[in-house]
Order: sequence, then structure tokens, then C-alpha cells
Amino acid sequence: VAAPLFSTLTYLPPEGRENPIRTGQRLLVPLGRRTVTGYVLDPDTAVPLGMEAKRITAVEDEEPAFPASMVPFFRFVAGYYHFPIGEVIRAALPAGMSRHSTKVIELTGVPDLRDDSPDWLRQLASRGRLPAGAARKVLARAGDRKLVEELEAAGVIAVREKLSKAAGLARRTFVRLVDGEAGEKDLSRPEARVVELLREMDRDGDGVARSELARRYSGTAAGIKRLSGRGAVEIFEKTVFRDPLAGGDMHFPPPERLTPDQEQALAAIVPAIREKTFAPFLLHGVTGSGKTEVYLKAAAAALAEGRGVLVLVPEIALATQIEAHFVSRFGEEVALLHSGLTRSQRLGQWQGIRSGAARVVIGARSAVFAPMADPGLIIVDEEHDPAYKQEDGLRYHGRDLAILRAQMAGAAVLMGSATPSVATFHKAVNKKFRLLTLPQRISPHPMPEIRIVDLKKVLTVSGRPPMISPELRREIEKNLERGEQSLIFLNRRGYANMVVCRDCGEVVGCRNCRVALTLHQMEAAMVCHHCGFRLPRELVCTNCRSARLVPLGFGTERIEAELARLFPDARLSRLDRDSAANRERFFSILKQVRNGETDILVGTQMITKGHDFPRVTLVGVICADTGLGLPDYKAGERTFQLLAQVAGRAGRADLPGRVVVQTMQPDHYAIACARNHDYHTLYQRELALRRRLRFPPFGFLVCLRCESESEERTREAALALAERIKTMQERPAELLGPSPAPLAKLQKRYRWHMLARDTSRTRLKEFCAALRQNLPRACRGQVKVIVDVDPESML
DNA sequence: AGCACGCCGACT
DNA sequence: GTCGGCGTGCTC
Repeated sequence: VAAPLFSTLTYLPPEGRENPIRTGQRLLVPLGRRTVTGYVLDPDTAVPLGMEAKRITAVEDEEPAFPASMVPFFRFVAGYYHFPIGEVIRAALPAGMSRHSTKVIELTGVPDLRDDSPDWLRQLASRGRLPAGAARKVLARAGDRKLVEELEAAGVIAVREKLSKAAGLARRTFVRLVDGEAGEKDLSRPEARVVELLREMDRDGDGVARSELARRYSGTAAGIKRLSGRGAVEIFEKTVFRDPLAGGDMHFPPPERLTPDQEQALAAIVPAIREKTFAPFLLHGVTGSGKTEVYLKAAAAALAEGRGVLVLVPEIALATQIEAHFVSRFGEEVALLHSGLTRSQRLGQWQGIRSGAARVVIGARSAVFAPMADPGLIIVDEEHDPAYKQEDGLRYHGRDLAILRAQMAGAAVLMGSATPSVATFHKAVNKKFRLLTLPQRISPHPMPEIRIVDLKKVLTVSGRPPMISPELRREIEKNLERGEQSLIFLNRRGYANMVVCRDCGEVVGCRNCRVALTLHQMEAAMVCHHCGFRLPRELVCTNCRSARLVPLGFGTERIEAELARLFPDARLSRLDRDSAANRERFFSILKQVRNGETDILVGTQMITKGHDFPRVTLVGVICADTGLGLPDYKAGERTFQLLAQVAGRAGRADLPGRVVVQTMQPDHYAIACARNHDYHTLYQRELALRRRLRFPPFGFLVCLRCESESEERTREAALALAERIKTMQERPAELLGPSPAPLAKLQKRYRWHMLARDTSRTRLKEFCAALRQNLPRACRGQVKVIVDVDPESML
């Protein structure tokens, strides 16, 4: 059931049902006093001894929502991440497929309102009904509940159970010509035009979406109406299954021939796919080395075996890119699954996959749960990307689950990256994965030259390091003269990091989180990047009422302003979450760059992912140190990956590229390795460090976090939890902490955490299971304990 | 999660 | 004697 239970429950079939219940079907079942969604895991199970099974309320869909082959996968995921099995499945299915009952209070008569009548009753009297959220609060209070019962008995109000809404399928109206019925004569103008368009657009007679017609011709509505009146067109509804918004109309012809490296990689992958057994590969290929073509050829091999292909990408922007290539090669067989789709689009894609109509699925991490009966190949692009980690609810890692799913399905898994995560590369070195390498770019140009600017040595009047060093400035100038484009990267948005009081030193902070607000000059506001809380820019210090508040630090917005000052004639553009607030803005900024309408693009890591900018020859990194100071054992690896990725944007087509990296720590191994394009040294350095400190891959981690709205309770819970762990028989080899989390308060909730570490996964797993049975009382109730297996971030 | 139940302190 | 808040345990 979709409830936080760590066990499964057994139900009887609905009264009078003759058809068998099948694995994967969704059900509505009674649970306590409510109705929740259940998922059939085993239709042949017996009712446990001493239990009286309730009956299934309803079978939600006759066609199973997921194939039976996924049940062991779900069970494993639940066990691995210590998450209730029903919640695992709920997280795996598209939103809106798991319904549950809520209570609403409705007006059925006329209540007599008195002075002491509570607010909710007044609201109910005026609006006629109380929404679910308010109703829950009312019913939770004993006094109010009593009043509800009295009024209900008097017939004035009624409490009803309401099921949450199910997502519907996106259906579209289609139009098709009926053969021979459209006589050419006496057609009105709109009719004639619609017939003409239909003949042109509907070659195979499957019909054309009415919206498509309407886009081409404004008289469509009138034309169709009259044509259908005389029986010349048929109007029908069709569930649409391909994402109509996706950029699928580009054509990418397959290259005439593969590079020897590509050939070699495929020579290893394709036979493995044909063998239909688990086979993991790491494809280590520098940016621009042609990984996508290897993916496409491998996918074709899996399809030829009659099996499906799952392609995971770290984020939506990359999904659309890769999608264009896959659609160009495989057409209608491609489905898309990511959070950018509307609920109904998502459901439509899901059903297309489920029915077998779509045998290629491209999506973000959640696509690892795609209901594909028989995947033969799972591709994980940019394997190292932290976006694969889900950071709330079921905290899974898309890449790790891809490997697991491939293992269970007897499929190949192909992980690609220019900068593999240290843990993955370690497995390749130890022959757990097969290593395939694409060491060279396809284009004639070698990797770009990377120059390091030591900001400590740059002299300025103020004595502070400059935002843009003279060297970077000269390079940008050169590019402007030559008419070539520059990318300027800074992984921090906003105008200033913080605003501080000149008189008392107080930093303007968020009301809900323990962080400084970021100044956004354009919006004339200070904004919390965690919860969205904002204050107007004009403000006095909350501490001493001084009006002397000054900005400190800089982000992309400030860099853009600085560049505008330095290069008043350059065409500047900025790409970050603020400037690209929606999909449309995002694509329009990218398009401008691709069309050469932008000289300098400033941006956060949004500019580093995937996009192919043929005319960019210079990449500038404003500050390579931003990630190095984070309390994170992966800080070095991450910094290297980011630098390598952004450097890869320079010089991709027929022009050579160069990169200027500004830093305060030019000798840091992550930065030095990035300068030399030297993944192997980075790997060796990281590995040595981690061996010494027992971090992955030499030890495994589970992060335990306590959270509540009370600082005191959270602290007490964390301390009690740590004490309890020390007395447990199944305790981990090491417990680091507890301590307040680096972000000690987020969205009004206080946070403490501790890290369990052990060289044995089994022991850690047993420890987590035992802990669940044995939580100290301070950790129950208001305080929530979150178990994060293989944490990616410990902020 | 959501619900019931039981304990306990505050108030009438 | 009653009410409301809070902790605890169960859900086929």
C-alpha cells in the first residue's frame, strides 16, 4: 500500500470479481479508516495466519501499471534505501497514479451561526465546503470534531470521503478525410483549404491533430465544422503519446564512418548485448569524442534483439538534446520521461512504454523506473553527474539503480563520462566494469589549452583580487576583435552573495533558513536561494537600524554588469536560473548564442551541460575555488569535473579553443589536473586520499539526519540517536558526529546529522534495519529521522 | 501518513 | 469532571 509501512498487506478480491487479479495492477484498498492505493506484488499469496483480510475496494486499472518483472527490483530498492515498499512504488509511478482518500466537510443545511462559532464554520457557511487541508485540521481537534459530529447528526453538514484526482491522459482531437466524400466542387474557402492541408499533411491517412491544422490556417475551425457536417471528414480523439513540444524535427544523419575508437567500443558492447546477460561498461570519452554515436549504435543493437533501451541523462536540457538524436534515428519508438512534462503527458508516455509501443525511453533519473518489460540496454550519460541523486523522499541514485536494474534484467549497462566518478572508475580498474576509452575528439582540434591565473598574484588598487583579471580581459578582447564567442562561467547566481551592515556587521539573513540572502539587483530584492524568501533591497539593518548596508561577494549578475562596463559594445547575455526562468527563455538564450547574436555569455553550470556552441573559442572561469571549500569528500572530484566540462565547451568545431581559469589555489590538485586534462592523476590523488580517510570506494556511508521545527528537540534527538547507536550490537565501524548540518536550518526546520561508515555494506544495512526497530524516543513524533544511503551531499 | 487511544496537566 | 495536547502504536 502507498503508506509508510515496512511490510506488505494481504487483501481479498473485490466482491463478485471473476477475472483474476494480476501483478502490477493498481488497486484502491481500505487501510484503517481511509482508502489508499495498493499495488499487486503477488496475486497468489495466502492471508497470513491470524489475520482477517479486508476486501479490495476497486481495481484501478485492468492493464497492469508495471510489468511483473519489476517487482523484485522494487523490493530490492525498498530494502537498499530503507524505504517503505509502497512508497517506493508510489515514487516510481507518475504522479496522479496513486490516489488516496481525503475528508471534505460539506454544507447540507443552514447552520445557525453564533458569536462563538469557530472560523471554519463561518467559512463553511459562506463557501459551502471546507477544502481537504482545512478539514483535516478541524477533524484533528477534539473540540471541533465534536461540533462536527453534532452538526452532522443535525443534518446541517456532512463529512465525505473524497478520492484525490487521478491524472488523465492527454487526448487530442484529430481530423481525417473520409475517402471520396470531399467533392471538389462547391466547397467554401475554409473547407477547400482544410482539405488541401489534410491532403498535404496526412499522407498515410492516420489523421492530423486539429491544433496542427489550426496553427497553419486560422479558418480551420469553420472548415472542419462544415466538412464534418457533410461527412467529408471524420473527427476523433486520440491519446497522444509523443511529446508534442519536444525538439524532434531536427535531423542528424548517422556519420559515414566511425572512428577506430568508436568501432572498438562497439565491438565490445554489441556482442554483450546479444548475449543477453548482465554486462556493465564504462565509456570514458573526452568531450566531443562521439559518445552519442556509440549510444545510438548500441541502442540499435538492443532493438534488433527485440529488447528495449533506457537512456538516462542528468537533466532535462540534456534530455532534449539526446532525444533529438534518438528521434532522428528511431522515430516514433522514442518516449520521454522527465519532470518537465505535464502530468498527462507523463502518463501518456508511461502508457506508451507500458504497451510496448515505445521501446526507447529517454529521461532523467526517475526514468530508471520506466515500465519497460524487457530492457536489453541501459545507458547512463554523464554517469558522474550529481543530478542523478534524488535528494528527498526516496533518496536513490539513478546510476546505481540503473546498474541494479540491468543486473536483474540481464541487460547491458553503458555508463558514459568524460570525467567518471572516482568510485566508478575504481570499479572499472578492478574489472567489475569493462572500461572502454575514446581518448580523442572527432574534430581535428586537440583539447583546448587551459591557462591558470593565480588571483593571489594579480595586483589591484584595492588590494582585493579582481573579478576579471587583466589576462582574462585581454582574451575576451581578442575574441571580440575576431568576432568569436566567449563563455564566462561562475557557479553562483545573483549580484552579491550577501548584504552586510557596515555599522554592526549583521548579515541580512533568511527568516526560514540559516543562510545569508543573495542580492538580486535586477529584482531590487534580496532572495533566499533555498526557500525563496525575499526582502526589498531598500532596508535598514534589523539589528541596529543602520541604513548602511553593503553588498559583499559577487555572482553572475554582477559579472554581467562588470563585463558590460569593460566592453560596452559587446553583445552580452546571461544564462542562469534567474534569466532562464522558464523553458522558453532558456531556449531563446541558447538560440541567440547559436545564431551568433551573442558575443559573451555569462552563466552558472547551466552553460556547461551538453550544448554544442560551434563558435565559442574562449571559456573563462571566474573563480574555480567556489566548490573546493565545501564540507564534502567529493569536493576535489567535483571541481575537476566542472572545470573539465566547462573547458570542453571551447573550440568544438573548426576553431581551436582556449580556457582561462582564475583561482586562489593554483596548486590544488583538482585545478592542476584540470589544466593538464589529466584525469588519471586526479583519480590517483583522490584514491589515495580516500583510502587513507576510508571514504568511498574504500568505505560505505549512510548519513542520518534529524530534523524538526525545534532546535532543542532536534539537538536532543541527534545526541540520543548517537548514544543509542553506540550501544547497538549492529553498530557501524565508525560514527562521525553528530553535529549541526552545515545548513543548520532550512525552511524553518533545524537539522543535525551524523555519518555512519563501514567497510561492509551488509553490516551497514543490518545496522539501518536494526535502528529502525530501535529508534530512541526522542527521535519519534515531531523529529524526523532521515536515512540517506550513499549520500552525495552532506549539506 | 493518518488515526485512535491513553496519559497527564489545566481548568471549571 | 472535562478538555486538549502529546506520545505511542497500528494499519491486511
